[in-house]
Amino acid sequence: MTTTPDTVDRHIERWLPVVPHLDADVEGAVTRMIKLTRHLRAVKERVLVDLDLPAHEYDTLHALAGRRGRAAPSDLAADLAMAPASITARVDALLRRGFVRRTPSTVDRRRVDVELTDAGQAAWRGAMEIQGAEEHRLLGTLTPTERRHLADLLRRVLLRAEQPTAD
Amino acid sequence: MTTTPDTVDRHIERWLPVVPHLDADVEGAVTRMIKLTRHLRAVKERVLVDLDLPAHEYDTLHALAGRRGRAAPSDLAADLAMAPASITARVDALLRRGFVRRTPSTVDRRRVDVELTDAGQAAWRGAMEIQGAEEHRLLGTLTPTERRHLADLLRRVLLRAEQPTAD
DNA sequence: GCAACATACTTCGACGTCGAACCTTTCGGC
DNA sequence: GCCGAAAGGTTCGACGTCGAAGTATGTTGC
Repeated sequence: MTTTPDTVDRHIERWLPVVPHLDADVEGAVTRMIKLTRHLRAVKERVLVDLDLPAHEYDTLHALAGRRGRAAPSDLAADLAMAPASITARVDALLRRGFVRRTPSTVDRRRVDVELTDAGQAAWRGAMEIQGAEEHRLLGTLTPTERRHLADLLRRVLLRAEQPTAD
Repeated sequence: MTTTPDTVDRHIERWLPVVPHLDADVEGAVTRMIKLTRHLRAVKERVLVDLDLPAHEYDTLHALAGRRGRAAPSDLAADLAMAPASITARVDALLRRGFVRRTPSTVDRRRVDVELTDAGQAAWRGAMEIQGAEEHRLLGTLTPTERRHLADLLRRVLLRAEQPTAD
């Protein structure tokens, strides 16, 4: 069974003469993950264009929806893995579009509550429907068992990344 | 064999009530790839700090080295998957550090040749040595057979992404 | 030959992100 | 209660990226 080579196979082939001690499987797995995430992001961006919803706005709505429509900026920063300072502008933009409400918390007056409006909820859900299609198209080449296997292998790798890192 | 759950398992668990029709393996595989690439990038950045070499400068040197130390800006843009306009500033920075030479091509005067200097070569190679360590640490949890298996599964998925996309 | 188009790169303006500094509110020790 | 430290957000300035426009050179059709 000769598997057809992909661009990463060519990539590795091109690099071998320059870096002889190169593990094709390690380099291959990592490079493919990078390319796949980039591809998925690009497709998402292209799809969302039609809905006039920049990817980063969608992501923010998504994070908010994941908190049942109500969260503090710092929660969003954590969920989106970005600096808290960046959240302000994102919420500002969503505010201008009426997708979100910003209300100072009454119990802790340092806090701010960001809340999904009905319009925001609708915009998110509409984009959601379309959004996952490409992921399923790509992973659809694998059988359900293989998908499970892939997810399991990745879990073990990610676990090592998330380990308290006895370093 | 109860596998220990990772943060993505919790992520999916948290999302299931909001989006009931959610494939745990598809979502799990994709989310783990995203998290892993982000992790690797973050680690790389932290490592390169000691060498006083921003990640994007390292990437540029790396791409250049992959072309045997000599390439046109448009080649670099293609290899790095970024806009050609962005290359100018990157080369400018490398120029200031003496890692690179920029010489107008004599055969086609629109063209410009970017060439790795000895200092650039050395800086790249030094960073190279350290750079791949984290990738091997993470993938090292898997057996060689499993690594091969992972790389193969990802190849098949990537092939679908790279397909001329009969769309 | 020359006009029209294509190519290679750069400049420009806008945008998203970040770390550091800042302000306000809350918490802890005493 | 009070004072210093910590926590939640925002503002600010710097930076990297991008698309569009600009400049210069090459190429093609006639």
